[in-house]
Amino acid sequence: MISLFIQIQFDSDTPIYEQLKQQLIIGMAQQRLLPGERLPSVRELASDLGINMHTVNKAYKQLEEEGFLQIHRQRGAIVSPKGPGKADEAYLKKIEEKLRPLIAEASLRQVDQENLEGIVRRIYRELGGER
Amino acid sequence: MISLFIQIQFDSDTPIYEQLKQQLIIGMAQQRLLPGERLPSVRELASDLGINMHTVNKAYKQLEEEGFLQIHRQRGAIVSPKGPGKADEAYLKKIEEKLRPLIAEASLRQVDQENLEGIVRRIYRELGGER
Amino acid sequence: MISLFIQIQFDSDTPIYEQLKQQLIIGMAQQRLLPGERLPSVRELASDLGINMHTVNKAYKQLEEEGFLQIHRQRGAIVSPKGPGKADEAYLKKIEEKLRPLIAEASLRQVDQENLEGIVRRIYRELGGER
Amino acid sequence: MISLFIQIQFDSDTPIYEQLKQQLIIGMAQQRLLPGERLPSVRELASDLGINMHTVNKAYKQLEEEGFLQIHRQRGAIVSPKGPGKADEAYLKKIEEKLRPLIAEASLRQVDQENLEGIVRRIYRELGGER
DNA sequence: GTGGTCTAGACCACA
DNA sequence: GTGGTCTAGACCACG
Repeated sequence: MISLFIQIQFDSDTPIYEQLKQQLIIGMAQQRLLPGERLPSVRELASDLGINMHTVNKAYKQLEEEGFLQIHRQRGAIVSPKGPGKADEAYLKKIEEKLRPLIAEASLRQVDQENLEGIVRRIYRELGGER
Repeated sequence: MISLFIQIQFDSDTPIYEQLKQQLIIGMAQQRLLPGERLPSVRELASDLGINMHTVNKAYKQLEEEGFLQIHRQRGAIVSPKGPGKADEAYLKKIEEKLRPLIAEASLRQVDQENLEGIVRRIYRELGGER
Repeated sequence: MISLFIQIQFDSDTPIYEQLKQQLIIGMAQQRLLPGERLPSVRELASDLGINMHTVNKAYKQLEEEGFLQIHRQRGAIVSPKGPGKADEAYLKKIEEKLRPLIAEASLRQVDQENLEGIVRRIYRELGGER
Repeated sequence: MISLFIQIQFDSDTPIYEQLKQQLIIGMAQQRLLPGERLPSVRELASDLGINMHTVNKAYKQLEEEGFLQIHRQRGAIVSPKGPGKADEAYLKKIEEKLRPLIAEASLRQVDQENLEGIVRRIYRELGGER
């Protein structure tokens, strides 16, 4: 049951479809969702999570666009066997642009490089450790 | 001239007020903006950047709420002399929640922990090196 | 009035959003729609064409994704000043895959290469000639 | 073995029955399938390609309607000895309607008339050259 | 006033 | 039974 580990925060300012995308990606990184594995149908997952079909559909479509999923008209969605593309220059640039303001604020709040790397290490460990 | 180092991307999907907040915070981290320093008036900055006054106002207001600025009726906005609060548990939690999906995607794209820490280190260096 | 030259066939088996995409692209090729030009808002065009806002939105979003448009939250959609990317190998491959079955049928129906090239020339001329 | 040259892409967004139709037509254009030649039974082709019988049946039925095949209760399907009808005005109109959006996009992507005619020529040559 | 998001419900093509 | 498409109507963020 995939919906067991997905938690939507309805009061968040992160859109529901975005939360869903993030948690599916986290599930893949944790290998709770394996390449080739079938995901619930849009209607099924929507019903399990108490959200609308179209919201799930939007998340699935975007994940397909980004190479994480394959969507087949009849068989539904499966985790892409090949995974998303390997990081390229553009992706690394994008990730840096996301990190910069986050780190700027952290450093003003006296979180130094060692602290932050500790957090990063913990997340990497946690992602690898759920299998 | 503060507006010299602020660059708004009008075609970004990050709201302008959010870009402005981020760049002001980056400016503080780089110590281009020093504690106690006076910021341009809402009207002036808006005009320099070619954006709406309301947008600058919103950014200033939120930065004040978060402890980065102080706004006085007469003197305008100044960089908070004490800086924002030191990171507490809630803040560290929040930062971790932001990092998790980002790192999950990165790891699926074969960016390993060393790569990512390299990027983090580079950003810390860059923030410290502009003074 | 952009909607003057757009004609939706409601009984077609080509989806409405796809017809809309195609006609907007044709409009750009004919230079009826110029780089930087503002398109009608999704609600306005939807109302003009007698279709739903979301259908127009889907067409706009996909055209943005493909580099034909830029969408700004407040200013609406404009024709991308730089245009879509120049044809690359992948695009030429795709176009060939679309042409092959079409040409196979045509040749069985005794449309020879000269006939077909005549049609192609006519379309090129027509696209260039509406300015 | 007809199924030797038919390749179904299960992850395509072109329906399987449509892919099948197209490849059979291409086979006829290449004269791999000759007028009067008997096609595999629905059951046999479905099994060879690993697809549903209904899907093959749909493709055969539509090809019959369009004049490419004849279906006899006993003998099964044969390639129409007379071929499909010669192109008439309506058909030429239809082909033009299919080409226009394709060419419009190509021209925006800086594929000029010569480039495109080169592709058309190549496909004609390839269709004629497989006999 | 603009697009972004979400919900609801419907019909259809596909296999 | 699956996703694809379309409609309708609503609230919100943004500037």
